[in-house]
Amino acid sequence: MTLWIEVGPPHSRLVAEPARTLESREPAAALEFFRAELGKRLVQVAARCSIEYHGRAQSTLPSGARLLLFKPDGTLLVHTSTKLKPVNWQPPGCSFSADVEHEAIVLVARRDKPVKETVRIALEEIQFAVSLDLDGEEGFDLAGSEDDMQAFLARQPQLIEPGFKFWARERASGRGPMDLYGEDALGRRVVIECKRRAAGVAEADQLRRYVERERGARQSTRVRGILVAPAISSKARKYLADLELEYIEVDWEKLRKPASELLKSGQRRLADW
Amino acid sequence: MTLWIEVGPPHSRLVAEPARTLESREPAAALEFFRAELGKRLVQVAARCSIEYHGRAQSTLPSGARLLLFKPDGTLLVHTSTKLKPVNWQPPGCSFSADVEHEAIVLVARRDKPVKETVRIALEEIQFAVSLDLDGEEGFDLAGSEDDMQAFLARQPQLIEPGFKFWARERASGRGPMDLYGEDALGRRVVIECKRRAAGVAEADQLRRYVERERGARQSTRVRGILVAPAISSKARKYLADLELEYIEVDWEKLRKPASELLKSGQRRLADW
DNA sequence: AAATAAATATCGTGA
DNA sequence: TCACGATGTTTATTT
Repeated sequence: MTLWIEVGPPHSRLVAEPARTLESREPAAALEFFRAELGKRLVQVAARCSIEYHGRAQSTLPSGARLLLFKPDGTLLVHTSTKLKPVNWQPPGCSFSADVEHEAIVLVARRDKPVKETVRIALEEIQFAVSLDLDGEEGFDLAGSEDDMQAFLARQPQLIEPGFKFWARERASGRGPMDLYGEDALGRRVVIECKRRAAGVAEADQLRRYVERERGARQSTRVRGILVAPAISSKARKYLADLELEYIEVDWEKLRKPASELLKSGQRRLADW
Repeated sequence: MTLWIEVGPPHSRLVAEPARTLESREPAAALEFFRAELGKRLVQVAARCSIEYHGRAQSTLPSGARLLLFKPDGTLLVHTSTKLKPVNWQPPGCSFSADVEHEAIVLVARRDKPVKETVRIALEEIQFAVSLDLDGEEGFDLAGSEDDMQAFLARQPQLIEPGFKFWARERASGRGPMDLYGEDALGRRVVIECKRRAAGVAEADQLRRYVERERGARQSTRVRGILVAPAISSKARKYLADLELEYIEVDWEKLRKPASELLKSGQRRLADW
């Protein structure tokens, strides 16, 4: 257990008053609070409530204590005590409303596009409601994505095989993009599909599609297809073999760090290569 | 705007005191609060902080005001002012810790399986911290999923074509999972893949896999394949045609309601059919 | 534990 | 706007 070392005024670390807290026990005050804050700032509500959803599917959630988040961009999240995914939600773009129906405050999130959807939250008991301002995702940086893996492979063609030359990355052929495209030592065209995670049959099929497209476009069966991934399921491996497609193991988990070094040393993002 | 109608004691609707709020401005108190509450109850923290993630990928988020949620099941969510998905997160199963590093409180979420992952949150200013108990997802009911669509089609084989007979619905077949399996009026085997949303090439390929598997198992090319969906992309339609596979349009959006009626009238869940 | 596919998937990109 | 593919996908199911 690390010991606490006090430095500087504690006020700089703990500010007790959030932007605005619902203090009154009057339902009318709560209603006014929601109408003033929803859609303008982040609103958190801990409440006993029941929820109905109608839209792409439909759902009901019986009464219970949930945490509601209304973001200023029109996002709604309803969280229970477990799981990462919210039990109910709406993506950005909703309009929020607060009204009284059958003697209870009802919060509604609505949107029309791309499909009409409604989440209706009937509050029974508000434990807690507060609104505050959050910052956005400016400056967020993620490394290690498939994009980075592609860029790394493009710099290290010998990881594919000796004499391999890359022609293009994310080649936008009229029939769809393929991850990497090049030529082997014997001058044969090679389509490469790269995956940052273990590949299954669906990923093998994705490669198959690209290879077939390319063979059709080139009027040639002399197009190789290689699936590059850190691992592959046994069924997918067999599937590839039957189709005369290839698999090369590249342990991206281990290569990510060196790739990161390249990124740091280089001027540009690795993914921009 | 609906008018407010006051009924019953307001106390039943608004309880000002949540389970436990961090009131003290002392950093030591905050540390103690986190250590007492993390992993035991839902902990919400609104704070200015910077975040680092290392695991399947790696990311950094510069200092800013974010909302942190620590669930008792070991789930972490970090939300900004926009978007549905958290900017950082950890799925259930993490262990949480609170420590002091370089004169700042640092909250860490760690897990080892399936891969080693760490989210490190360096707090700079706590706007707000509270812990409370939430209920789980008990009683949550969702209707309109693909499972329901399958069940509905199985009851309405004429939606596929006259004389169609279903043999089996999904899973548990030794030859691999396919959504629906049956026989047409001419006695030919038919594999059906059904999608609740618009289908693309990947979905067409999924059907193709199942049909090929079935043809292989039956040593027969006389196996039809039908993709059932509310819509299909033009490329996917062409792709299916080239493979001599079929597409049938079923507007699940419109059929969901009648299907729901069936569900209500029946004893069992539609999906159990 | 591994594999497979659905999801109210969400999200970004490119045509 | 639509289509396509990645996601630190998550989640459930089945082997």
